[in-house]
Amino acid sequence: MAQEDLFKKIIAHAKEYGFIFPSTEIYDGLSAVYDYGQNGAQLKENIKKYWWDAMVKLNENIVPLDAAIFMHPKTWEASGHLSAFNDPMIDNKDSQKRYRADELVEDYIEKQQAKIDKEITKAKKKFGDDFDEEQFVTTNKRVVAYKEKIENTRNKLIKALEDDDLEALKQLIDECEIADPVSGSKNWTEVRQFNLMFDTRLGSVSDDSNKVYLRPETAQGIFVNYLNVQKTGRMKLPFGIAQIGKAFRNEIVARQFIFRMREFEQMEMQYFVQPGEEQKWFEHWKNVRVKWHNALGIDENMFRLHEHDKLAHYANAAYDIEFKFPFGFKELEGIHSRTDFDLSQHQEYSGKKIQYFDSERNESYVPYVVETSIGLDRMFLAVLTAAYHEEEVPKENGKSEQRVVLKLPPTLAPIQLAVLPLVKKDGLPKKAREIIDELKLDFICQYEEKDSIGKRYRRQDAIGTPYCITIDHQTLEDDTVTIRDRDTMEQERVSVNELSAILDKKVNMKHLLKKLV
RNA sequence: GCGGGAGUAGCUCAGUUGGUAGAGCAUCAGCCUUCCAAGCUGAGGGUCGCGGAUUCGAGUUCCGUCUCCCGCUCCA
Repeated sequence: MAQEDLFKKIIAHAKEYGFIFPSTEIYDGLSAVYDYGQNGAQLKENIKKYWWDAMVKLNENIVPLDAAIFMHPKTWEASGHLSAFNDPMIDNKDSQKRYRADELVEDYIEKQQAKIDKEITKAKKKFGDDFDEEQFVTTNKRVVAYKEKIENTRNKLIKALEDDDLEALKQLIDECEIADPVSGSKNWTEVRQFNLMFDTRLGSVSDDSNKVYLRPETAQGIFVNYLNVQKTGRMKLPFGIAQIGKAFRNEIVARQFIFRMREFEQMEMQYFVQPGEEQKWFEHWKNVRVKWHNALGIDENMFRLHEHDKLAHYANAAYDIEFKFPFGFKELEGIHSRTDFDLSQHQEYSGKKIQYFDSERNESYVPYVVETSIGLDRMFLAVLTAAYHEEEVPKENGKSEQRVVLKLPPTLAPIQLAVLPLVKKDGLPKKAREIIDELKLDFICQYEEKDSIGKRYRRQDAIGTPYCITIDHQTLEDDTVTIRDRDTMEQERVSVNELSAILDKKVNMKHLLKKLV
């Protein structure tokens, strides 16, 4: 199947079976915003639980946090999000460097000023004591031309910035023939505003002074709480803080279904370590995270590690775990060595000492941070992509037909167990109800009696239910039922008494977590 | 943001030179059969993405707009 078709089919399947709906569909939808439906919400919840338990349950030194989405605006000054994204930016197509457009113009103005100074110095030498600077700068043709140019440029710059006129800025750069300071190239892109943070106002008064942002990443919530958690939890390095939550980025182009959304959910763990040990822990977490993915049983060829050559301002090493989505290998999770950048920045901007007293070393320092950050929605898409199968099922008459089956990891499936009376008479529904009432305490169950048994199996296949329990006439005689396996479609007859124990082995998250320790 | 394609029932799609909207599957009720989607009877469900224009009359023609998909661009 062509990858493009596969992607379309997955999207259609996700909608048809209640995994993902376009947001506000009755009003025509909202670009790049999606809702998780009855099955999607549960699948997402199960992925979260797997991550949460793997972090918080399995690691005594990793503790949870749930920080608010609104944060003091200073946070974003400190993190670098405000300065980097509120300014008009321009890229040089040849050098691939990005600059602040207004700074390029400022640099140009400074250069013109330098030329004037040079003329003055020259004239001073020439005329000695007779030199009248005031007269010189108003009469010398070259200097007057420079001055005019500076004034002209400065006025245009101020006006462009005031009007938020990005085109005028670009025009100004062209007019002044500004070249890339590195490559000398004048091959520029358009000037663009990289304002990726959503803002809103706190309180009912509309006034710029109470402007707040929706967090563009959850990580800062962890950093600003580092001291609180470390002190109240009496945490010793190394330790980690784990958090799952929504983040918001006003992407210029949000596309590819739930891969890039403007509202998305992150699962992040920031691991605080002694300076100098970050490389060791970076390697450690890289391995641990790969293991987490592999434990799900998804084909290992669907994953690959990608090392960043270009590093973000805060990092000194970075790996992506990429997944083979229908549209190619793309980032699923990032493992970054963030150094002490974030905590140091918050220390500086808040004026509060954010340090750790190391009694072994007998010194105070700002801890280093190793981050693992995974997109929950991306993981959801990855799980769905890996699970989607179209299979030919042979029929008795020698022909075959197609079935669509989601081979989800049993632990993550939105419905873990379907309980189906073979027919809806002869007391089978009653017996089935008795059984499901017991099982639903431990498993996510669904009861179905409508339509033929084969049809019900297919429906359960389509939403990825790993096991179907069928109650037939024999059940009434000897208290046994059949368990049908989603992937092999084979059935096994077992006693009702053993059901809970058998299923527990198959779907309890405990057994998945065991693979990680 | 630019270019291309699409939008009619929950899904897949018909709908003729413009004349009051259809099928199959799905859903619901009832009957029948019962271990891998296919029996019978009946019912519900659509302001044809939205808005405007032309027309006696628009799913159909024209303009605008929104949304989705693909490619380019972007992605600290």
